[in-house]
Amino acid sequence: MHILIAEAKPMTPLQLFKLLADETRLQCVLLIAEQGELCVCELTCALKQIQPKISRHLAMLRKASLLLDRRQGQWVYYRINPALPDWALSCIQQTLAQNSTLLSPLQQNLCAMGERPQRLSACCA
Amino acid sequence: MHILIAEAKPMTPLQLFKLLADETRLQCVLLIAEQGELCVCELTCALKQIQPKISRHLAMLRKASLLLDRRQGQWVYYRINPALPDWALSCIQQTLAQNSTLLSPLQQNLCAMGERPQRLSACCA
DNA sequence: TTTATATATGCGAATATCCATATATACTCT
DNA sequence: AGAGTATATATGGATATTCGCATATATAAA
Repeated sequence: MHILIAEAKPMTPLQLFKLLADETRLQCVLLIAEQGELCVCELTCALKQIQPKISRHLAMLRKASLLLDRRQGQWVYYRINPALPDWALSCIQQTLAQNSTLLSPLQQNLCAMGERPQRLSACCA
Repeated sequence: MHILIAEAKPMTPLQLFKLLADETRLQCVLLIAEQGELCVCELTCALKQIQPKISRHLAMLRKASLLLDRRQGQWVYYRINPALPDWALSCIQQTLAQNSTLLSPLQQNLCAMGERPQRLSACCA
């Protein structure tokens, strides 16, 4: 889905920081950066937030080309766009590397990798 | 001024990104990071913004311990707090290093270093 | 002490952002 | 086709942020 027609203009620092300046979006970005790829319902479960809220924030991150998405069956998986400028990837990676404690409570609500059940809602409390 | 009584809690990623998510504050931070130290009226001049606006944003950055201030005569100089966590300094430095073109129009409105006149308003258009 | 320059802040208005709900779309399986 | 699950978006209201203006304070020079 979401076919890339032409290369978008590179992200500006102001754009990046505005995207990361919301707790829900920041948690999504850091958790995705750490896990490599996550679908909407996994994030919904991990962050304990309602699905439209997660989806709306992911849409913002996708439209800004910070995230890429990939549909697999009924699930849509999001990942960090590896084509982001170096400084932007660096900001995300450095923040992630030195703030791991912020993610641990979220990781506990994730299914173990490679153990995703058919119905992901079974993961969530 | 602004005596530090006790060590403040380290900045969270969300706090940093919220601070950098405003164009005026971002320009102030990047320009200060590049120049080392700047006073309010230099920033007012460089950014072509009214003084209360600059002062208010600098106060936010100072209260969050992102900037330190130092009064010298009638001027108050702001600098990056070197005690910021590594990931935060890294975000600022990486962004600065790879987005120098954003600063060039602002630098042109700065007095050359070491050439500050008595009346700084003489710098400004 | 008066005047000028530099900086900080109180306040209301304008603007931007975020949220919950409802609803639409897409896919899977039977 | 119909039911169940997953994802996306539209809408209107609540909240937060930012702004300009006026003004207060501080330092310096006359």
